[in-house]
Order: sequence, then C-alpha cells, then structure tokens
Amino acid sequence: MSQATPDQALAQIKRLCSDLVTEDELRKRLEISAEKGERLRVKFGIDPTFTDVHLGHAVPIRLLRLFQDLGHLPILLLGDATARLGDPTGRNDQRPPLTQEEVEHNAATYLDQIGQILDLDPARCELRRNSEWFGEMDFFDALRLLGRGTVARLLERDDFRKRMDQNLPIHLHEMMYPLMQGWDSVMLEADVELGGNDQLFNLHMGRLLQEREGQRPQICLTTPLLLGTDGRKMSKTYGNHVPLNGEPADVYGKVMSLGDEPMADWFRLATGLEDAEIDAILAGHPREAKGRLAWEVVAGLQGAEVADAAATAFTNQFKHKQLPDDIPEVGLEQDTLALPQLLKGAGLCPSTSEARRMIQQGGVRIDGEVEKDLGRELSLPTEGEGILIQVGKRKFARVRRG
RNA sequence: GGGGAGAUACCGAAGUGGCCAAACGGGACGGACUGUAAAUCCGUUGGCUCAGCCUUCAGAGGUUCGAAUCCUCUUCUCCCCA
Repeated sequence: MSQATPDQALAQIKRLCSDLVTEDELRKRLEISAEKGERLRVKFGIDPTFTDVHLGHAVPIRLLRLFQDLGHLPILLLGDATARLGDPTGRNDQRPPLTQEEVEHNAATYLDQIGQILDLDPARCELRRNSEWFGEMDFFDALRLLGRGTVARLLERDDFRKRMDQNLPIHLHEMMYPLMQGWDSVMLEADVELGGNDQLFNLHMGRLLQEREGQRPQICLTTPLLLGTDGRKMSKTYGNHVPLNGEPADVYGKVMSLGDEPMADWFRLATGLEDAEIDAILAGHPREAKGRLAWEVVAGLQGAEVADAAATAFTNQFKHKQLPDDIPEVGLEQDTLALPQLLKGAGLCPSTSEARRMIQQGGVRIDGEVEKDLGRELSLPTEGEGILIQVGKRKFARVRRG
C-alpha cells in the first residue's frame, strides 16, 4: 500500500478524470480499502481490434498506472470475445470481425505497448480475457443478457444517438457491446472501471448489471480525450495519432507539430509531471515548452536516452537544417532515369504525378541543390554513397544503381 | 410487404446532359516566413511516356454526337407505413 491518504489519492485520481460516478462512493471505497488493507479491483478493458495503441489510449492506462502506484490492483481485460464480433466504436462503420489468430496477434502487440506504461507483473496486475465467460455462454444466456437492456436506453448512448441523427446504420449486434462490457464487470467483480470519455454509457451499464446481480456497483471513471495533432479527436483513421510503438524521432516530431494551445492538456494527460512543474514550463517560451513536452513523451515510452537522441536529431535537422543521421539507401536497376521516375522509384513520392508537383513547387533537392527541371535525367553511380535526394523537409534517400 | 430518400475524390459536402478530373470546407503535402513539423500567408491535392493522353462520381448494362448528371437492373444505407 502506498503512503497516500485516501484524500490525497482521490485528488490525484480526479486530476486525470473527466467523469466520476460517484466521487462519494470512490472516497468511501478508498477509505475502506486503506483501513482493511484491501486492494481495489480496477478494471480497464481494451478490444484488440487493431495493432497500434496511441497516446490517446494511453490516458486511461496512465490512470490505471496511478491506481497501481497507489497500491490497488489493475485488471487489464482483453476483449478478445468482443473483438471477434467487430468493433462498432470510433468510426461509424463497423469493423470486420477478426479471426482468433488476428485477435491473438493484436493482443500480444497491445501488451507490449501497454507494458511501456503499466507494470504487467502478475503480482501487481491481473490479466483477463472475456472469452473466459463469453466462450461458455450459450444462445439462451445471451438472450437473457440482451433482455437486460432496452432499445430506448441504448439509444441514449451518444454514439448511437449521433448515428440515428445522421441516418447511419446501427447493427443489432452493436447493442450487445454495452451489455457485454457490463457483464465483464460482473464477472470481474470490479470496484472501479476506467474508460475514455466516450465510454461513460458502457461503464454505467456495468453498474446496472452488477446491482442486479447483487454486487456493489462499480465506480465509473472516464478520462478526458487527448486531441490529435490536428485538434480533432485522436484516431488512427485521421492519421493524427502518436503511436506508442512509433519511431522515437517520429513521435518526437509529431509532438512538435502540435499547436501551442493543446500543450497544457498534453502535459497533464501524456506526461508524468506535476501541475506546478507544468505551469512553470508553460510560463516559459512556447518553443522550449514544446520541446520539453516532446522529450517527456518519448522518455515516458522509451527512456531518457532515447529521448535525448530524438531531441538532438530534431534540433539538428530542423533548426540547423542538417541532414539526419540515418538516410535510407535505395538501389535502382536503371542506369539513368528521369527525375520524377527516380523519386517514385526511390519511394519518396507515391506517383510520378506527385513527384512532378514536388519538383515544380521547389520541394526537391539533389545533393543539396533545389532542382526544378522536370526533364532532368540522372545517371546513377554504382559505387559510393549515391545521389542524395531530398523531398520536402522530411524525406531523404541516397540512390544508386543496385 | 408497400411508399419515399440516398450512395460523389483521404473525409465532409456541391454538382442534376456538354464550360467536370468535378465548386467549397477539413485534412494532407510543398513553398515563404518563423519560435518548431506552432501561427500566418501562398500554392498543390486521380494516374501517365504530362502544353497531350488515360481511368474515375456504389456495380452492371442502355439512351445520346456527348452522362457524375437521363433510363433499366443489381448491391448497400436511411426514413415513413404495414
């Protein structure tokens, strides 16, 4: 058990919270836990429907970590059963159902990434899968569970409501999700369930079902949404996410491409810094603050050394306009070829049309010199480092024959 | 089972016989500037052997000199009624 008093713990938890149902219940349960020396069972579920976990997903995981540090028991629930049905959240389209193999693969990848934040030691964390109980359920059990919900109640859910308004499809099995998620809480006898901002409804369902089963209803905690680099909700579909397993340089760069306004949120939700320190940083120069933010994010995932290296590389490349250290080398089969073809062949542009645009807009450099001639023919050297080609500020390659 | 509405490029959304490779907004990309891959401004945003050509507006046919636009069938979605 940690040294924090229940009140201190509550304050730390609330700092990362958007909704808390209810604060009184949580306080009481923290007090009882402290008295009896019992760990609270804190559930967080994640459906292994795709492979990348991003910084937005990390917010509830950080909160889970906080509970762990406060001496409670995180229960990481892999929704392998729910994942196999397809995931209705996020986008308005349902995701295709996955095979068991895909689910297993995703689950393994998830654990790797989550392990960067949470201590997965079995003594400190319970790892469960909801196929444990859903795998055993027969159709009649399922119907009984479905009977616990009503259409009107389900339509209260924001996501469903919106789709109704936009005349978008809602599939029948999607109605199962809140119920399944709620049933997970029953089976796990959760004291607390965490989730993103959009999960509040599903979390409530857990309370409801637990009450009906004669359990103490869980406390629902949602974390604020971390916005993506473009200010919209962070999502892989928008391409505005920062993947937890991304290249350090890429993660660092993505954080640097953030606007100034969202920095405060990012500091609070994506780093482990204290409020006072964050305020001090934000009071300084925005450029320095963002650099610190990027450093903290990378360091939090990969450690201080990696973060230092990423910071140095970034400064060199963008402030001092130096070449990056690791420029990919590409070998092409032709002796000579026109510039647009070369850019495409080297993988610097997806099409020759795109390549031509880049050239015309002055975004292409050959050995450091801007080249605007579309018809420029280049002969590739067979030896040595090759021709240095640069497209925009971020794409580099050394090209030679091979 | 009946009636109605709809499917447009990465996303949202115009267009309803030629002036449409398709307005506009977002995103993305390039350039300038800078405090950074911030902000702002300018530009680009189907492909190609690129002043020309080729393939796109859910899919398949058809009408027409000419179709994203009209007709038929198919697939999918939404609404109303039963």
